[in-house]
Amino acid sequence: MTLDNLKHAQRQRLVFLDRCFTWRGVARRRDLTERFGISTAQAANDFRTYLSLITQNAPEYDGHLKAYVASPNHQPIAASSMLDVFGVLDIASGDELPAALPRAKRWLDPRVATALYDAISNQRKLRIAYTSMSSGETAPQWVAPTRFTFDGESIHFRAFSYKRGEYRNFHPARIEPEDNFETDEIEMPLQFDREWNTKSVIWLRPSANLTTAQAAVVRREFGFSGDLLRIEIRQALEFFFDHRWGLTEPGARLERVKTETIIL
Amino acid sequence: MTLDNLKHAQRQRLVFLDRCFTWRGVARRRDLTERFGISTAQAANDFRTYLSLITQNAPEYDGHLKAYVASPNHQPIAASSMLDVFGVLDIASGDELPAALPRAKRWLDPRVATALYDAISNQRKLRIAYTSMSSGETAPQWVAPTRFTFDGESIHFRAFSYKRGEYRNFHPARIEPEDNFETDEIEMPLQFDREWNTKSVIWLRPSANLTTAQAAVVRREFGFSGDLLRIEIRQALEFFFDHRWGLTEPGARLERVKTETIIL
DNA sequence: AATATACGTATAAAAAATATACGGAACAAG
DNA sequence: CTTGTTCCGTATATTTTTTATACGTATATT
Repeated sequence: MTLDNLKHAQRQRLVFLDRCFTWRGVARRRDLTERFGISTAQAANDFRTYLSLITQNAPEYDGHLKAYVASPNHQPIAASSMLDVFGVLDIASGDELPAALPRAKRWLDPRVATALYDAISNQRKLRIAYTSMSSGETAPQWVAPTRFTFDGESIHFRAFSYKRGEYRNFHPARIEPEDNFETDEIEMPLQFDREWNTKSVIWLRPSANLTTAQAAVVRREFGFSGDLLRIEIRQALEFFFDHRWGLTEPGARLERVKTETIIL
Repeated sequence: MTLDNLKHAQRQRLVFLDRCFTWRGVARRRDLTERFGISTAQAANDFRTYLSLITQNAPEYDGHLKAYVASPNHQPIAASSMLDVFGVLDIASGDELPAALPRAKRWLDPRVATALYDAISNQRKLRIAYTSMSSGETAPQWVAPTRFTFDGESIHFRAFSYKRGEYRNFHPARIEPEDNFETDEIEMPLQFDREWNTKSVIWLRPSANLTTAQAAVVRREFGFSGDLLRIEIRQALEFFFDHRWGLTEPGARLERVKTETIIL
């Protein structure tokens, strides 16, 4: 049996258990009952199921600690983002000021999102009142949106611009939400989006101005042991990459070595 | 009845429904059956439960679209991060290159996390082999860790440093994970962490070099309508703030106006 | 010794979910 | 027009999951 064979609810509980073992080193029935509001009998059942998934280095119950303790050679069975990890490690009570920095809250107007989702789903073109950041002017234009994209903080969308005759990335926040969002059929097939269908392979290394010891720390922090870190993205998103990975900042830890492109 | 009264599994399904209505403008039974692997009868039951939570502007079934359509004045009943929103809007099939930029993958060694979690939970001091970024040297030192923190990308920890005689922020990635992590009792009560227990109230505005129209777009993008955007964080995390919010970058959209501090 | 807090197991009952069936609505194809 | 397909809701019997309760063991504390 694997995680995939489990029902969604139990799978989540077992993933949480796995994360407790991986990042805390211990887990108790109480962790499940408090987190998911389940009974202790069900929590016991979940531990039994979790242990049945583990073939090597299984956690063992320690009567002194009154907890299941992970093996020193524990291998996680589920991936974790840093947000997941922090969610397991943070010990806050709910009402105090958080130990996490708030993200810059980005606003996406549901009216804009809905109009774009509808146009994408039904493959129609859309008339938007769009504010250009360079000129500061808001003007109507027709676009054929093809896909939402996400740079890690903001949602953008990829669209064919009838004004420019090419594919562009657009910011939904620059669309006037009070507009009436006229739509129409796309009469002729859109041209091929070459940038979207091209993979950029980016090679990064610790910045050249770092010492050997500092570079080793950067490698450890970004989890790579060789000389280079390899990242694959769609070429259409490359514009956002340097900013999102902090490569243009003063004191950047990583720098780009080279970029290759591959047609998908 | 509210969301809080529901079991965890159903609550998640109803939150997902709410997000479909908010961001897509439509929802179908299929959205639930495909996302959560439940039966259509259960999905029908979830729609019924969701509609029972909505007192005004309820979605209505549109036989033409064969979908439930959100009211133009729909009000969400659950909050969404941009990641949640993108998860609802993205239409990718699983095997293709994602439409989202990958995050810089940060590595946290589970051995380090476990040692820190144990020290924090049991209020003990810990000996760590720590690499200083400025000197590049790795040296052992004793710290009393008090809390994990998260800047939005990396996990850090707050600790009293016996070497410096004050509280500092530390990076777990700079700890040598092969160390044996000696621990000991904290003999005397630690001094009060003033920075941790102080709130910084930061006021931001669109950068002064933007035009009025550009500033309006920035306001819309960050979701504030007045002159200033107010952010509250722990003073201990203020060091990370400018970087995380991109205030030091060339072309930054926001700038800091003033900062106030409040003892908690 | 008694108590508190952790564990597992067992059982009856309740809740949630599934499998199956039926009828209705809307649309497309023949 | 009829038929088929895809969506909906509802109903019912059944299955699965979960809870409530009870009991016993282990460990630490009072």
